[in-house]
Amino acid sequence: MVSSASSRLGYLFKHAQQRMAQLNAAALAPYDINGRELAVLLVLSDHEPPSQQQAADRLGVDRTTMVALLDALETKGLVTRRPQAGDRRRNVVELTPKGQQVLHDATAASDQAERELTSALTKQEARQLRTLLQAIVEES
Amino acid sequence: MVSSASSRLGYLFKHAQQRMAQLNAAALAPYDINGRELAVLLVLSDHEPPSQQQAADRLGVDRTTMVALLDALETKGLVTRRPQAGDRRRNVVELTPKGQQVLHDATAASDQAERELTSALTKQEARQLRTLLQAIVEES
DNA sequence: TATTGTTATACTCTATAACTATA
DNA sequence: TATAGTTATAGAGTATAACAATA
Repeated sequence: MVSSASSRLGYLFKHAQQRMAQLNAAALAPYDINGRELAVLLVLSDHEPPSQQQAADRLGVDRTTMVALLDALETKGLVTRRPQAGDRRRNVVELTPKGQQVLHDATAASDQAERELTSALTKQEARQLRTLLQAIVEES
Repeated sequence: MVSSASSRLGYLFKHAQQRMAQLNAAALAPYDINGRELAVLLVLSDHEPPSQQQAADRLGVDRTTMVALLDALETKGLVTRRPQAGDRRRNVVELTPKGQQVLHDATAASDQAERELTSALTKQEARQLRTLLQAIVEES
């Protein structure tokens, strides 16, 4: 049915992601973070301040991967770690005021990068692309 | 505007690709190839047999990456390399009969994996997803 | 001089296993 | 015993630099 490499979903997802990463890198450079780090900041701001493990689960990465991500963000002064009151095995991770500011500004910059990526689409098409992707991803 | 990590395009592309890779791995296991190798076979069958560099360009990878990919496919007896008649710096890469058979069968298996990935979508939605992704990727 | 394929090397992202401190 | 965070390590996947053969 589908007979060219460039129309396979695997190829399309991969190259779309690479292009998004490039645009994000350019847009986020002024804030000294990358797209993955912005995703971490977003996870930390989503609901209650999560433990490292909860943050890792929400992002779909291993807890050992989260350690290095948070090390970098902590060094930059964007997040803090402190033992949870009731269970001192856990670290509660929170955004610093600077982290909240960077999150706000960087999200706006990344929104612009997303608009660049979808500049060949109408607004409605861009919305539907996001909706269709969410339907695929949330199922797993 | 968009305020959760799981609704960012970067996150969605990445996780969609990971899920596609998982489904492809399961579907292609009987043919002893992975999704990347299937993409190479597809590129080789697209038009005229290309040189390694042309194949790499079409797939969007470096020529040094293509060397290892073709080494594996050649070991499995799916492709052959021979110097091009007019320019012996180049290797013409072609599918063997076995490579053509594997391409045919593996493509059918991967088509099924793609249908699994998009099982939450209508056929029309799945078609549009592919169309929208192509619009984004082909632009780069 | 420039290009193609190759090799050596290094870098990024990621996960597994083992350690520690806490529970 | 089990869990959260950490560290060491290893495996993909990838690109850059340097080399040989050819143009």
